[in-house]
Amino acid sequence: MQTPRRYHHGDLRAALLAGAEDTLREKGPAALSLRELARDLGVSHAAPSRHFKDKQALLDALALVGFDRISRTMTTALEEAGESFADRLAAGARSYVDFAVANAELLDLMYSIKHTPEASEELGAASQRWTEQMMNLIVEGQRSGEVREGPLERVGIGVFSTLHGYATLAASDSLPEEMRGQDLDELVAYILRGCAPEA
Amino acid sequence: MQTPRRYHHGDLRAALLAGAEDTLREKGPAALSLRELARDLGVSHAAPSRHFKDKQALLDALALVGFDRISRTMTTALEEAGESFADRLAAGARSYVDFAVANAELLDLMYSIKHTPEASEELGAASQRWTEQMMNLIVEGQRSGEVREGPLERVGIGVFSTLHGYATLAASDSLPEEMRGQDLDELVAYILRGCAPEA
DNA sequence: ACCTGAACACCGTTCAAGT
DNA sequence: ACCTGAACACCGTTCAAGT
Repeated sequence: MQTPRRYHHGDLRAALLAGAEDTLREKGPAALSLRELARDLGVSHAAPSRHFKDKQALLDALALVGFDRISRTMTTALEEAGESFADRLAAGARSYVDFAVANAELLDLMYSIKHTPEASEELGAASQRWTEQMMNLIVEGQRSGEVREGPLERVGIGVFSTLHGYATLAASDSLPEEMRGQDLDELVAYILRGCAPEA
Repeated sequence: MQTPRRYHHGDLRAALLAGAEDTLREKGPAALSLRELARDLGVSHAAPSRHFKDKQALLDALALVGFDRISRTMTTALEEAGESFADRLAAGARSYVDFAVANAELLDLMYSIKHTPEASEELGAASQRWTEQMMNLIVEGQRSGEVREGPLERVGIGVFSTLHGYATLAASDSLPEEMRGQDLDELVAYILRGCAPEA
């Protein structure tokens, strides 16, 4: 199913990440085996340890890939969006939900509890960058007067929670039947009401 | 650390569930081993298979425990809450977030993608019961005129997403620093605005 | 630097057999 | 019914040794 052997000219690390993501997507996290990965890539089972000290280290690196990917996706989505907060929010919501559905297992990994205890500096930083990107949207809205004033805890957390919750539920197929595969307009409208200036 | 042996007089099933939840909480899902569980309980490593055909079956049963627990918690929280929608929403939010933080690994399990493919009839039913319990809150609010009219997709999904998102983020320690350990008043206020009747 | 081969201490699952 | 013991085909991790 893959080029017989020797196909990685020194890019075993990248090949491992790509292979791990594939099996994660296709067979779930429980099926991910370092030895099988090595076999498929035509290297010895001990080779991966040169690039990832641990199975967990591979998973952490994969989560990092996820954060980078959603950040990038979001950035280009926002570049193509209009100027109003409503437009930008809608674009952001769309891209997050799309990412979540297309990368359900990765999203699960990104927010599984494991890597909280300072698993990797890089991972924490990437997660924070992504969160701040969402918060920026709110700050923009506040500057243009479309979002109520106040510290970010006041409304930013609400918006982020709503988007993350919806994305998560959609990804894990946990939305009630009546609400599946619906477009996001109603959700965005609900969020906008939550954000609306005071009077 | 536990009664040496023979302590399960026919309640191996319950003992396995309890043990599994403990190690899940204390050492994470990756550390859960059927053989170790059996060892700790003083039975042979093949004994668990009489009660759970599979490791996955044990995990499914554990997720079911989680849905039952949050449902029950929520029910008593709502019984003790006031009559207004604002009060009931606040009570519901509080109990969900508390559950999430106290049972982070269980929550992860409940909403991991695995059991979507009709893993177990019971599990699907429990998950649905819990979702409907949340939706009932909204319907109540609509009846009392505190929540805008319309089908549940309109606002119920928003409320559920917000609560689930916040609970999830809190459980996985992914809330931005400024927003951690804060009380829920601001979040509830944001949700209430999203729910408010039209004029 | 990057990888191999062998070794170690584990796994989950199955299945005959015991009580 | 409920459990045991042995067996099978896997794991992750480590470490000397090779190129």
